[in-house]
Amino acid sequence: MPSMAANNFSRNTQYHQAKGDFLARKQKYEQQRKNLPIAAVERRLVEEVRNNDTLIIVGETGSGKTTQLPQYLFKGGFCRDGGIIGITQPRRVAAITVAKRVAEECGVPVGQKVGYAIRFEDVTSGETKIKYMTDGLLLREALLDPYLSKYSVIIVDEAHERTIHTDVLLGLLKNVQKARSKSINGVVNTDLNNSNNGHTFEERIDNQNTGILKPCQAKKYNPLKLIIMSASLDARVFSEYFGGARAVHVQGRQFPVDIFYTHKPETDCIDAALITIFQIHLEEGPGDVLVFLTGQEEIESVERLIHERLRQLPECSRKLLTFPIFSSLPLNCLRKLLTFPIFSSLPSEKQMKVFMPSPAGYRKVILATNIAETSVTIPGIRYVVDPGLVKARTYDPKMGVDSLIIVTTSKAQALQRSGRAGRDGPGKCYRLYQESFFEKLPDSTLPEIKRCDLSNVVLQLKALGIDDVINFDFIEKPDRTAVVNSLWSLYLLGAVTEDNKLSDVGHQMARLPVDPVYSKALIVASQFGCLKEMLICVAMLSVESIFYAPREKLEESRNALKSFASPEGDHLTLLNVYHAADEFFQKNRMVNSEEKAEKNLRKWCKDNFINSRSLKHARDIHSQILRNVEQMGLRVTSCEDDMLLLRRCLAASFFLKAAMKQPDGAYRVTLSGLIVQIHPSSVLFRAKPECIIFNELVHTNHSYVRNVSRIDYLWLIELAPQLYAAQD
DNA sequence: TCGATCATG
Repeated sequence: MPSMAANNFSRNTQYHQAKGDFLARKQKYEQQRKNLPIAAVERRLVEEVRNNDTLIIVGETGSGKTTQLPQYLFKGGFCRDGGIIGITQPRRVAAITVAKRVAEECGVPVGQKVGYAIRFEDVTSGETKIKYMTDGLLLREALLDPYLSKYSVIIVDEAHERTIHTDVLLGLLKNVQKARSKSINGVVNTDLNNSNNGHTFEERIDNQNTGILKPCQAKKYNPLKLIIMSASLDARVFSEYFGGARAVHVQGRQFPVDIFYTHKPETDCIDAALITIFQIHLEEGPGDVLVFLTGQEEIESVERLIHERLRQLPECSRKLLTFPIFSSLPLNCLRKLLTFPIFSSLPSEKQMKVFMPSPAGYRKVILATNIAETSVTIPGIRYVVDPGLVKARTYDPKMGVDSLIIVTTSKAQALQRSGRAGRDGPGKCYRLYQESFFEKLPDSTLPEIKRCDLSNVVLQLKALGIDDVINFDFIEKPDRTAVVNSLWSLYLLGAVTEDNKLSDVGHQMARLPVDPVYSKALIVASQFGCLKEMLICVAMLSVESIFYAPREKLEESRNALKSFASPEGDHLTLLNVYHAADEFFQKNRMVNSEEKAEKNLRKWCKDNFINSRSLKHARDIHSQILRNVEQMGLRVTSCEDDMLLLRRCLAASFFLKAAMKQPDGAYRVTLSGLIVQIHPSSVLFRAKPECIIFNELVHTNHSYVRNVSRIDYLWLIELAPQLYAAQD
């Protein structure tokens, strides 16, 4: 604390300076806001929203639509009846950063007039009128408030990305809007119930009536204004889906980007990328380079090759430059190149390095996955190298297999990538394929809803009162088999009844923010008396890989794992890790501050080859679902040391994914007949027990099962008789 | 003997 004597004067000056800063900042914001392309059409936009219940806004990058439109609508009186303006984003960081920016522009602290809400974090209050949130969170809100009654306007931003949440949300909002306008006009909806005697399961799901929300008579709602914002040039899909809704176009502000193609097809993408990187480095003007690669392994090998080739350059440029070393190099060194990898599983302090400005005379080369396409915006990029490939996830609903395969990008993706070169000035994009090849690319990427397991979506929709999921008015219909299979597994889990309605258990499951198999496991565990342990298992199974094994320290990481490993399998191993981490944290917490204890926990993770980001996430999920099950009135009891009981409970929960050992040591999945191997990262990789349950089936070089535990086949007959019968 | 793109509640 400064002494009182010196204080009077300095406090005054600080006060004046702070006030001056505030005014200057406010003026600066006003100037910036006025200069945005969208500012020129403010009045027209507000009029359009007033005159149309649904509006499509196509806004190019840099138009300012995300930050400005909600402010225009607030000013235009759309919150006057007490309603609020909700804006959804596909990603959490976007929701947070945009909310902070808008709050600053309004000169208010976040959480008052302007706020945001994401999982684990609600920074809103009774005063909040402009609320940014993730699309997944709004879907969750709909479960508690099916008419989304507190919103007068909902803006779905980045709709062109077509995340699974956005697609479900669009269908839902269409229903909500219809129901709310009917509640005003007083039209009564006759909701017919069908009988389904003598029909097969498949026929029954076909014969259901379309379930839309019943207009509520007791309470009148204001009509819901719906705004769909997209960056794709083609607004037709959205407009048609919303019954020919009006679409308006808002100009963006981007610098021009020159596109270059190769003359002939490239056979070796890595080599072509390397040649291009050096060509840019040696022949082009200043500016950083962004290279799109498919995965961690490719990034690491390109990084290695760049440094190798740097060493082969003539004397004056022959320096291997990684960040902290550059200061020792002579400043007149002509060829200065720094490489920075970025991908999602990279520890965040290493990710942050890409944002440091390149030191004078140096050129940054950023080697990125598609994380740099939308999630992360790096300033200073003038050159983009795009080999035109991406690692994409696909899902086989028949077999329940996830695969990650390298495929070509879509035209929209290529455009998005090249746009990354034109944010700070005119740029250049080098596509490592021929122009004729570009013409043949698909216009846009396959929406996520066509590429993943739908049991969660189906469960959510049913919980929202939409029973006929097959005929639900999706903007793009998911594959029929994917829906049917999800319904089938929900039926086997007891979430859906024989007549295809949500059961009581199903309603309970829908309240829990985890995958249906996991929410069922929590309910089963409460009956077995091991919910305390299952909460931990589910939290640990819900996050990315907990173990971190860098190639150069394989032996060490293997030894670290040994201290947690259980001979019964990965589930008990994960439980051991969680307990060990929690014990370490609680002991630390007694003598240290929360912050210090968190920091020590991160150190503990590093020493034990555990991914601290994943563990943190698991601990967050754990506390959230613990709260949830307590609210639901489930008894949280522990089975203490009775691991047999816990394993029986695992069998009773995960019976849909079981496999039997074959004479050759491979495994045969009981339901699909698929032949798989236990993943080498599993503690059971060598032990090879007769019968296992597992949580994940992924196909890379082989079909592998991950998160595996040893069980007794007889348990399946006993605990899942609907699927398993005694063999003679 | 494996390497996982990106997200979300």
